[in-house]
Amino acid sequence: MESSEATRDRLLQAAGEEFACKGFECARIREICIRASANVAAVNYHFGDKEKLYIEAVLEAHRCGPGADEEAVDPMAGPDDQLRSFIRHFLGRVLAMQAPDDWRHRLMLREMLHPSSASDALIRESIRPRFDQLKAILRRFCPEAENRRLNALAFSVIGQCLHYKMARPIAERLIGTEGVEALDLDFLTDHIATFCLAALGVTPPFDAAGESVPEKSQSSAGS
Amino acid sequence: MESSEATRDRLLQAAGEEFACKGFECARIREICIRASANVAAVNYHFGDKEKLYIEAVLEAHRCGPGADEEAVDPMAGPDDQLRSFIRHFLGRVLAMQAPDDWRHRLMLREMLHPSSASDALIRESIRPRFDQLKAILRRFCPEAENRRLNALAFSVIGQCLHYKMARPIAERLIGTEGVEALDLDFLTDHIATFCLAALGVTPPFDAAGESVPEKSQSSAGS
DNA sequence: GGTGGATTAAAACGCCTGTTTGAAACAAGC
DNA sequence: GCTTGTTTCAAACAGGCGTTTTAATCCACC
Repeated sequence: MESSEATRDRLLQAAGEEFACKGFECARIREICIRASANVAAVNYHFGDKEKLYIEAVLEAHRCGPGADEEAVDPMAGPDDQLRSFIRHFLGRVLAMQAPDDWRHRLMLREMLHPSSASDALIRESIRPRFDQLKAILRRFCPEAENRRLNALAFSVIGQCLHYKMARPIAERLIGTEGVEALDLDFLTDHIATFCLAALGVTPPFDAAGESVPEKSQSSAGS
Repeated sequence: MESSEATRDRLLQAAGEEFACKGFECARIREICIRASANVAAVNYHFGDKEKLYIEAVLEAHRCGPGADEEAVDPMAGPDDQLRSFIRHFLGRVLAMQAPDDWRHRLMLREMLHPSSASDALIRESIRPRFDQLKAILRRFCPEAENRRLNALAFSVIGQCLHYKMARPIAERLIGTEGVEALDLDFLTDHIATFCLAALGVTPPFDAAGESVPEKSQSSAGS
């Protein structure tokens, strides 16, 4: 009875990795079973068919996904610190998706781009809470803004972060591998946070040197 | 001899549409041939195999793609007008990708996300010129900025625009179909342009109402 | 040791895929 | 009218796919 659960778990793990990097259509059941050291009939026995296995893999992915970093944003902090913190955690997850062991987030991202029947729970329990959290943070900057504006602001934040995951292959060809690697978590967090906070009038905008210097020391600058 | 070119063209068109909306792996040769009213053997006769057909379709897509809107950005205009113009045209193309007849841009986007052997010419002749154009515009705002900052700024602009294409399915589930439709070309162009220009210190930032009002009329505004 | 349900294993089943075949249809030159 | 080269067509091919079948194996319980 233990061993049955064991192969079921191994199948779930292998399926998650395979689905995450190849998608539902291109993932092969035989490959999943080889990874899991299981027989092809095992997926039918434990899950029924390929689609039910996929759904279980997505649910498993989002089961371990959320939670910890929900409280990463200090509710007592100021709105600018909250936004910075949100961007850092979101971007950290996005950049970490490159890691081969992080199939859960890659699978979730895949579900976001091509929602299937498995994405209802995903949206309800994982994506929407974060989206509402971001909107709540932005609401503190624009308490009187219409909802449409708040949606657009949220998408501006998310879009900038996700772009570094989506466009990585093309970015490497555009600015080179070393150019992409120069855009690490610390730099990008600061860049995007400053970009957004400047757009919201909290932080001074980028100057001619591409820096955002605090107001106080901007009285008389030579050169 | 004319009819041969005719079925070749029909195959190219049908293949473009099919590859654009299903990808290389999931597109079916038989479906392409049905669309093109051609026999399955025709693709082998005219192109050799599926991959060569795909490459030809990508090249065909980018052949008609670029050109006209390169000059859409007035070189004599101010940098803020140039950026606004760039965003409007880029966003216009992104949003127009939903249209079923615009398989060329969808196919190019697919190549951007998963570069194949067909994407060299695409990057060289279509993507890099636009990327350099955007960086040149941004350079006018930050003439002394390091290259890394300029890359990040460019990605901030592009990322915001592309997000509305990538995340449309999930956006519809988050804010509803009417919520997405409220984010039309005019609103988004103005939103993203204002967002970026405010971050660059050109335009006043979003205020509490989520608006970016010109400085002059911001002296005494009640409620 | 035998029994019965749960789990695994090998092989086969249709089905669909991209590709190829060999013949038919067509147009042009002489 | 025949040949020549090009283009189309229906049919078949080999291979991979998800799934199913059937038998073997395991393991707790009596």
